[in-house]
Amino acid sequence: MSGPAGEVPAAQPVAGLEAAGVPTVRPVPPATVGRLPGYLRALTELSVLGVRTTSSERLAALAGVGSAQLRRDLSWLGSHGVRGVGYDVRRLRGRVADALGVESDLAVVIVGIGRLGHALADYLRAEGGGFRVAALVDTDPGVVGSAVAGLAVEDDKDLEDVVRREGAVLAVLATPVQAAQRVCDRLVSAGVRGILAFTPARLAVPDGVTVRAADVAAELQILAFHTRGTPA
Amino acid sequence: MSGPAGEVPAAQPVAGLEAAGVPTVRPVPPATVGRLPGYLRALTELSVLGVRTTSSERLAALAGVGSAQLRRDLSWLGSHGVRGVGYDVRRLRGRVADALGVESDLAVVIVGIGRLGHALADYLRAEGGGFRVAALVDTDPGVVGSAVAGLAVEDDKDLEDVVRREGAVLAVLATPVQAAQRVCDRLVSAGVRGILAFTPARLAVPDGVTVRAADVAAELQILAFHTRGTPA
DNA sequence: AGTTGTGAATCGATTCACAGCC
DNA sequence: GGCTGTGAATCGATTCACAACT
Repeated sequence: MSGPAGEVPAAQPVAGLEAAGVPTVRPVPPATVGRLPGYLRALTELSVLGVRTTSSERLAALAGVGSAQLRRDLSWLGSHGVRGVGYDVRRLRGRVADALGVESDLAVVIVGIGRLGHALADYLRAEGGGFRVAALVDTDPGVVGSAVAGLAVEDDKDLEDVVRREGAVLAVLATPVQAAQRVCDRLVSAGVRGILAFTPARLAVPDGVTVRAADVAAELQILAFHTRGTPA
Repeated sequence: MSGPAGEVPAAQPVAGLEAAGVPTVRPVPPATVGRLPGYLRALTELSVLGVRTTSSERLAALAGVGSAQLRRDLSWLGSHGVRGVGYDVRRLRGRVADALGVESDLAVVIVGIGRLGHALADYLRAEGGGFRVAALVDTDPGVVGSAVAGLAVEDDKDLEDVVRREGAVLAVLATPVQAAQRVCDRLVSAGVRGILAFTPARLAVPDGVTVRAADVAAELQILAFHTRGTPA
């Protein structure tokens, strides 16, 4: 048994003006969105390898899903494979990146530059994945001003300015739990629309803002569930 | 819009000897398992607050789900609420922890003590969550032997011995990508049954072993999807 | 009166299997 | 001959709404 993690909270219902003859894009189902990053990675690998064309069978194997599911998922993007041939790797990669909204590197602000924030900054600078680490923010006067991952850490009191300056819509929250909700509120008020929180607490956000919790303890608990039953 | 992350790969089908009069436990659905950690946290909060009894309504609000869903989820655990009254917080907390398999603190080994591994070690030591950080392992001679989170970092070459010594069935993998699959294989051969991987690559594991990927780039990509459409 | 546990209904996601196209 | 895109079938998960119980 195995399997990657990832789930998406809610669908984005699209105004139903289909009747008016406007060809509305059908909303991509949450479960599909959760798999798109896997497809993107697989396609990037193939692309690097110099592969020009791939079948749904091969791509699905790389991404760890069934080929029928892959084809169904791609059909939501209005994809253009060629029957009898397969998909053009480069074109499809572009299509998936576009659907996710990571064509042009999006600005991400990381708040809380402890060991975890530092590690995440390094990782995102190196791996990329379609993002630009635009700024790092912390409260600690001993950290503010120091260089981390090639950026000068900025002062928490300027958080809103930093977010606006960089036009960041995404943020990574790596502060202690106590500060999380306050920082979250300020991020949202400054225009952030998506927050990846490494905090165990549930964060309250207004509609239109998405929070994803990266909760290590919860992940381990789920793993613990699966290791039950076969005690060795 | 908001929502925590978390999904569970596959169900554990139970041998169907119901006909023989044996009261088999019905398998808990994956979606339910994914929500149990949230319930556990909410129940722990209530318990700390000194609350003895709670309704499904209140508990569901704390966990961020609907009350009907909460009741349905708990019904898989054969839970014993009292009609007209609610659930006994302490008892229910025990029941959920038990279902997850985290009643007695499980041993966890962390491999790769870079900044990320160090941060995770600190976090798991502090937050607990039903686990005992049993050992830290790294290859770097400059790190091996140093004290991190109150433990001496051990040498990677002793990985298998360490896992067996501690009887660890869970591991956290925080090594560079290149080493991930090799370390994974060794963990599995030493008896580890669940791996939380902070590596973007898909890991191949035999049946009976569960991998959950904590992929920061993928999470951000999913967030990016939700921020599309409303360019603010 | 208040709340649970659960059938029945609904909704969404996955899989099958094949017509349609290259 | 091979492979995609998708209707139809299946499977699972969520929600409704109420009977059963304290």
